[in-house]
Amino acid sequence: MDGTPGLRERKKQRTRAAISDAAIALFLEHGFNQVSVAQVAEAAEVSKRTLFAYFPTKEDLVLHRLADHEAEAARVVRARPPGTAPLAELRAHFLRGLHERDPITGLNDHPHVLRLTRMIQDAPSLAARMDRFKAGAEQALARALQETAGTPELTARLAAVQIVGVQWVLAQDNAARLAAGTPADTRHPGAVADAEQAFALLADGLRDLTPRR
Amino acid sequence: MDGTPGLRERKKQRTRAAISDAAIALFLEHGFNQVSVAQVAEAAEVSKRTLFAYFPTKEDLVLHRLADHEAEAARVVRARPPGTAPLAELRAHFLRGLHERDPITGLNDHPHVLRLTRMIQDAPSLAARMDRFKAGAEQALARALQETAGTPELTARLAAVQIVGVQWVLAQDNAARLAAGTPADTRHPGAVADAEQAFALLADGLRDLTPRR
DNA sequence: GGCAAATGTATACCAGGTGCAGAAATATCC
DNA sequence: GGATATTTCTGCACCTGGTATACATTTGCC
Repeated sequence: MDGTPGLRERKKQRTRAAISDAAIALFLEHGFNQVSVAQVAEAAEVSKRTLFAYFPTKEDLVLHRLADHEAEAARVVRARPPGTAPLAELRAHFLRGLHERDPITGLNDHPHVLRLTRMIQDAPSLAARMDRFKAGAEQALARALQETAGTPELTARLAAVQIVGVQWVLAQDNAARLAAGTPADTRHPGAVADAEQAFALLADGLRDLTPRR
Repeated sequence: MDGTPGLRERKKQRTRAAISDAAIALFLEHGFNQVSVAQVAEAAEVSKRTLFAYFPTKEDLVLHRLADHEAEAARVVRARPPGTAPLAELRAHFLRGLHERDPITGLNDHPHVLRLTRMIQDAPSLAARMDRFKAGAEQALARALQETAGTPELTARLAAVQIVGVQWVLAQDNAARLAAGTPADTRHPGAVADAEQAFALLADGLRDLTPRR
């Protein structure tokens, strides 16, 4: 009801940010597995117990921002203008993400993002959590397709797993190329072309997957 | 060089089986999270240290058999007769799996399998490991497509993620129905119909995903 | 200022997993 | 068959992520 969030709430946000910042700084410097949560708590000047009150697991210290985007594809589908096709809308959204260098497309080459991406790939527990995040995105998208496009449940789930999987592969491919040194601006045209090919593949099918034509 | 595996090797296999059997029995009885690895080690009459020499993690006590099937789709693609389409071969293999009630298709209603499936779904760490297993299957299939069908790398990865994802959804759906009490024999025709629809969707594409036709 | 609720802390604890040094079993060589 | 080298197993101490409990502190509010 009031515009001011209140002192208590502001302090919580600051503590949360302090913990997360301290964690990411330490992880980037020494590696995710080399830093214990106790060290993070100490650096953030907070008890271990309090740290776990803000973040349920060590992995969440890094990935809590990502988790906010879990339902992004579902949101795009729900927010589309009536009459438009979900797949076309998702395609447009992904291309927009590429243009804006949205980290989720893998096309952001800020050093910070680059190092974070590498860290996630190198730590198995972080990669595993990313997989769970992906599974959540699939489920959310499936429900959105079901509820807004009247797609039958099985079809919706099949479509969702294909769409999310394809976006994932595109993002991973972009991230790998940037990690290898290609600047985002250089990669952008190729990323767009790949995305368009991928979405065309989604729409038109794998056919019989025979390369010679 | 010799056909006999040697006493040492035989004993290792027996120990390994004893540990895994004890673990699964205890887990099925009391739940995965309710049983500690120390208890498993004690039941198998082995030290905790030895247990971890055979299985790298607690989850592997349950899932090591599944992990053997990680490269199954890739194997099918590699073993296909020359000239045949990978997707058609995978479709045939999946339908064969349904007919044979292969647990990997979700269509096996042996009580043991049913309880194991439920246990995996209920324990987050087991579900997470299944996701990693799925990711491994995608990677293996992508390489098989690349190497045997000459598919370009990106296309191969896109196709692989779609194919494995679709098989996963089909299996999960079957497993859920069996868990709800439907006998496998009753479910079989529906499972076949769903699989055929799903593979048709893969081959023909999602189009624009509009339900009205 | 004072009180109730929320938040933070210290401590002890549990479980998964590893390193290490030595005991026991197995294979190998004579 | 016996001595020896190698592998495997074991017990132990230890680290880390995560939780329970019980108590202290801070904040919101009147």
